[in-house]
Amino acid sequence: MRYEFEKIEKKWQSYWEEQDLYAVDDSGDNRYYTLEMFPYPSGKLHMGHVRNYSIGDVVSRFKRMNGSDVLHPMGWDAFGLPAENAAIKHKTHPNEWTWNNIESMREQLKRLGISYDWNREVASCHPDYYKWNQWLFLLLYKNGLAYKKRSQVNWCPSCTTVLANEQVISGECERCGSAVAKKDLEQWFFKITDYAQRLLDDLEKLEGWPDKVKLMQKNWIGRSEGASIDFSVEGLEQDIRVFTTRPDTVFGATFMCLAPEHPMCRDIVKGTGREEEFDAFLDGIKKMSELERTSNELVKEGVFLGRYAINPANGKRLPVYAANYILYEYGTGAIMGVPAHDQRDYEFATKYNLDIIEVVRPVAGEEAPEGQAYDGPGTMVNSGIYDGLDYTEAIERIVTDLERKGRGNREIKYRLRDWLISRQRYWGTPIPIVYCPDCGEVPVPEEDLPVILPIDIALTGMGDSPLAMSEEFVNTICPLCGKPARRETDTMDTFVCSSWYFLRFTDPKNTKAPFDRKKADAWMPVDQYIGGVEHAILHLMYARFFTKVLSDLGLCSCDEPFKNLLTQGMVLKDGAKMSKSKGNVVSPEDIIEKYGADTARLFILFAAPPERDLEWSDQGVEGCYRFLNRIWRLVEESTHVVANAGKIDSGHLNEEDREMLYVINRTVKKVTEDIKERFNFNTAISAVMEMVNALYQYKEDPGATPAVLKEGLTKLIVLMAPFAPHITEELWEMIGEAGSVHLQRWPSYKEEHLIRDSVTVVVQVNGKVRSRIQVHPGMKKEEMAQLALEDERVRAHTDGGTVKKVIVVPDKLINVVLGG
RNA sequence: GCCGAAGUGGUGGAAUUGGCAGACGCGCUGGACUCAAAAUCCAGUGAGGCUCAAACCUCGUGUGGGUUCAAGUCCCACCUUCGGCACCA
Repeated sequence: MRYEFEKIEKKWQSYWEEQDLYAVDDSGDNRYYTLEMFPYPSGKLHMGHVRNYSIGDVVSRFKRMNGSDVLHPMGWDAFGLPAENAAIKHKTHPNEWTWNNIESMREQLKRLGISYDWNREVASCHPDYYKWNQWLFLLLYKNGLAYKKRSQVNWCPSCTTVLANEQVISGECERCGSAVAKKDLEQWFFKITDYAQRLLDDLEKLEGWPDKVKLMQKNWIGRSEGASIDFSVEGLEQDIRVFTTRPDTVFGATFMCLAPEHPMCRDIVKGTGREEEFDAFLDGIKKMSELERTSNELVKEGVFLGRYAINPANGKRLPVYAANYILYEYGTGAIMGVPAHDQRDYEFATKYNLDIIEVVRPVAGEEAPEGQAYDGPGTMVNSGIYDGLDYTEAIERIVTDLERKGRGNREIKYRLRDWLISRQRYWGTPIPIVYCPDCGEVPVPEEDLPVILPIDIALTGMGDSPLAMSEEFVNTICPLCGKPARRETDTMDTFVCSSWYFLRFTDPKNTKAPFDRKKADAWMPVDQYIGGVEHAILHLMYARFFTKVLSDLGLCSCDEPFKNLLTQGMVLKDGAKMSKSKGNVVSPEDIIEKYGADTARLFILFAAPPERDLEWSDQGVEGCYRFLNRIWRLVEESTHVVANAGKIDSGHLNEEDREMLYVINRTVKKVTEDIKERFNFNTAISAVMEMVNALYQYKEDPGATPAVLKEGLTKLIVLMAPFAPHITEELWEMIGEAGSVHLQRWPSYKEEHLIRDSVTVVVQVNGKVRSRIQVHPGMKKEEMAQLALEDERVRAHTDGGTVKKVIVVPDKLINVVLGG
């Protein structure tokens, strides 16, 4: 009988669905929550999805077989820009396009045989879901964590529309090619910066996260300790406040710089006759991207604003500039220029002929190279009463003195910025705010939620936010006074949807609340979260922030959402990420069609460890298909032998039996450890391949015992079940076992079968392998050394030299070191 | 530019704690079966040297240095490729 994967996969998928095999309720006491990042429904599953879900499925099935009640849900991150683009391009509607995609992707997932509890499916574009997005927005709003402020967006003057960063291609609009400008808009923000310190501190709790992800998050938060210092400006009421991590260098300040966008620039330049020059400079700045602005290659440029500030430390007059290398978003958007001790300031000062005054003297030999600023430790000079102090001491004293004078204070700044959540887009969650001419900004009352996203909207990609054009949507009445009012027409960033979906999965059908606290507490935190490393910062940071807010407000107990995190690598073809434009896409559908889901899953797990990028290989897929066929034949050819096999009689085992049992037990151990401790599915599968090779040999051996063969085959099928769930069900039935293989207990191994009579020890002379000897395990070091020195091959290399020492690693290696 | 990774045969990768580099798979070569092919099975396969052959020897984990009895693994410098950079998700 041939391995007919089409029939087998269909058969067992129906069986699982009839039995509702992967449904889980909340009553178990051994709960385990596996979660893969829910996909954007782009239309078709790609290999990255297959990889993500295959990894999650192995973990889920493995945990289930080890006795856990596994929650393994799936849903759709269904709002976003591609739906609008598709709607414009194909004259369809985002709603229709998205739901069609969900429909077909769900079918594809089912054909992959992933063990989801489909009863818990959610889609973020459904009012049942986004209602709670709005509810949570209001919760944050009421708690002072959502606010509006002006912020810049990319603006295409020809399409008169806001552009996403992605739609800006080297400074031009992707649709019409016009130069993209910056435009100020009132935008909604979430106050993630309130949580900066906790997001930083709690990284330490996340023992199950990769260090690299924690490090990236830490750098993203970017905590720096320092001081704010106020500089007064001649002829102006208002002070310039700067932030510096090096207040010890305040005596070395020779100029000041503000970000050109800083509102004070205009006040300072006013009446100095330099307004035009400044305006021209600001225009130029607005055309630059942030990447260009922060580049070290950036030529430091600025304009003098015509006034002088006073250094509060020594009373010196400092010229005030607007400069391109100062970012309005970071710190206070203004700096004191200390060219001797900051490279960027040094370059600026050199260009504009400003003084360079050394105030921190390094120890001899540590000086900066010619033409560079010195930013290391040292002793204070040219700093009045602070001369001679170590710079750390100077930081303390200078800040204390500034505080006393009311000219500054200690401060901690973060690079992390508040989360801009409003989008001038259609396909997203409407922000539930109403603007009333009398009452102002009014939140939509809870009982009026959801604010439904209207479906009858035409998209053009031009002009204002599409919602602003719908009179029916915009015009409403004020919830407070009942007079005519207008709705907020911005929608929410889709990251809002993905910042709490893992909580919704614990209680997906709740109509009274986003989720029930008891249910959330039962399942959270997610035990194993799996997704692409490209989400290492934004999504994971936002999800952590949301969970902390919800925890603080008493909606759930956990304040970190993901206990363990696995970041998977990308799927490449010919060394590049699969993409339509490169024409190197391999469709999962085609592979399933040709070889079956089990082969597709097996290959993607076998080809590379999950954290690494994976190179797609059609021939590698063939290899995995061959391997499944090999297992199929092995079991099929053995059914008659196994049918009458009794129990293993441990008193009557021959050498072949003992060797076979050793391989079986070694494999069980290896596969268990590779899945549980390292997620190294590739080596787990290799180990099973070796076992299959051994079983083939054993089967042909005249000394083979049916009971041992049966032991090998049942272990083989059960070990393969998480990787290839369909074929293993069929084989399980074929060898006469009852019930689903996925309900079997994960096998254990017996130590007694792992004990060997002798082990091979490598003997090196001066670090080069010269011989091998057989020893009993656990032999004493001295005895091993003696054996090695007596070895003929070793003596051929030691003759004529004197043995300096012998290094012995028990049961493994001996290194004879010759002197001379 | 900044932050974070990765680099091992013809190829995907293995080597888990500093201890035999190349497990397992693919490809390739030779053979068996076959009228023939496919499928399957068996054997070989890092490079070079020596040899009828075996044995044996040398080199070898991006590059250059270093630490160590011993380095793919640790340290320093560099090169290349990839991911993220806040409105793609």
